[in-house]
Amino acid sequence: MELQKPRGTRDFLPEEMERRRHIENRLRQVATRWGYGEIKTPTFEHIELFTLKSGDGILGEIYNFKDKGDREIALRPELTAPVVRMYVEELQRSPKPLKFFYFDNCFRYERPQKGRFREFFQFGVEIIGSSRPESDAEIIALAAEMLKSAGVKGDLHIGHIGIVRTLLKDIQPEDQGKIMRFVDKKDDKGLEAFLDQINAPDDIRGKLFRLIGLRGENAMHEVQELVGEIEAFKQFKVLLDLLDVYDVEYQVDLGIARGLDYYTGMVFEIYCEGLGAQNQVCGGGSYRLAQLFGGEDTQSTGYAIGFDRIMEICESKPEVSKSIVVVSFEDTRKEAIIIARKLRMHIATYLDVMGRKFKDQIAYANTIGASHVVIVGKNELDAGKVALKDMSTGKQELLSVEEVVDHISLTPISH
RNA sequence: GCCUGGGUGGGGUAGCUGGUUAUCCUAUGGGACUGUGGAUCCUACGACUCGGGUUCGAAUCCCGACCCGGGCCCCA
Repeated sequence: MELQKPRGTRDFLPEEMERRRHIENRLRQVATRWGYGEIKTPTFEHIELFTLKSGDGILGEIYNFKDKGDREIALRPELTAPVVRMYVEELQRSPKPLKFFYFDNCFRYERPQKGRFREFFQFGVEIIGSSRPESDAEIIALAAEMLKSAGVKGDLHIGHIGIVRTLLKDIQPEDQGKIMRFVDKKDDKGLEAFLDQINAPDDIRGKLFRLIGLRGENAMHEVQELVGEIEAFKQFKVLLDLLDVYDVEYQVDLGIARGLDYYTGMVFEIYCEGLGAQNQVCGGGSYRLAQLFGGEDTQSTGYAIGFDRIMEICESKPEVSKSIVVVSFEDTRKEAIIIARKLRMHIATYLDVMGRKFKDQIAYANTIGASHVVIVGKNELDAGKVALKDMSTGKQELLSVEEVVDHISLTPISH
């Protein structure tokens, strides 16, 4: 094999593309019905956009290069930063909230694995201009709705960074960030060692460990005991109430931290079975990034769905669609083209381009699984008609082109 | 970056205790059948991932690279 695709990339054949489009359209439809508008940002951006957001640590996982004008360019590794950049650059004075969705490819230089590629696809949603519990709830409910529409069942875990941060308010901000990273990794030992190192008060330390271990039903009571009626707690409670109204199933999980500093409030992740180590299909939360990119401080909430991962586990298949093969003879090829043109206004229509004989054209119709064959022969044309043959029953009748269209659109597919 | 399993025509495989021309199935093109499909037969096409080593001789044994799968790290 002389040439092959770069590592971690994929070719999608028609059958696979049909499945992908089918799911993509469902997600699109949900987003549209919830009032979100589709946007598209460039495939590449200035590299600072991503280092500003995520730190220099991500450089090792980014596809970057210098262009001919000596600019440092990066293929986007995710889409939240570009969306916020777009907002700061041209939409700061637009009516709030802004509600966007996107579906695009992203690039990361990582070791490929199940559910992990170097070029992968994200379907994401952002609300810009609000991070009230109402928008947080809408975002989570929308995420749940999207996965449902794709036929994917997942476990939704919701946490709140604001609550954990309030507990740590007497600790240096940089140290807080480090603590959150240990929490995100669920690295209790590392966290303990770090708390020793910065001489964290015993009382904070004990509360922190209890807090990040909280899960499920009684978690909220214990949170209240640990931190009291603080603002973040009240907001979180409103959010959870609203989610009940949305009829969304969730689990409180204060151990979710999502590592990065710009997450400020609610954070959530959705996990699925059957994906091996890459079991997270969706992640998001409320954040503040606009200021970092030179805009006014703005609250936002959003998430991204790992499209390739849901494709891996979703069962849903597009319906088999009807198709026609127009079969002709040496002396009726031109008439066949004219008839095919008419049929193509209504249904997928194939025409022989291999110079095949009559019989082989029908055999071809059979191998591609066409539901019908339209026979254009001299006998039929003399009567001003064509013959429509149903490939599954083998039955054949003489019809005009218009009748063929009617006939096919009215008949369900037989198997 | 680390650990681990694996790479034989387009797909699926046999061979892999080294030894003629690498097996079989399937798919694809052409033909036998000149206006009716799935069958049959003929025919064509087509592979040992790459590089090095051991050997008289390597698909087979050894080493490295590349790629794929699984796990770790990471996961914005």
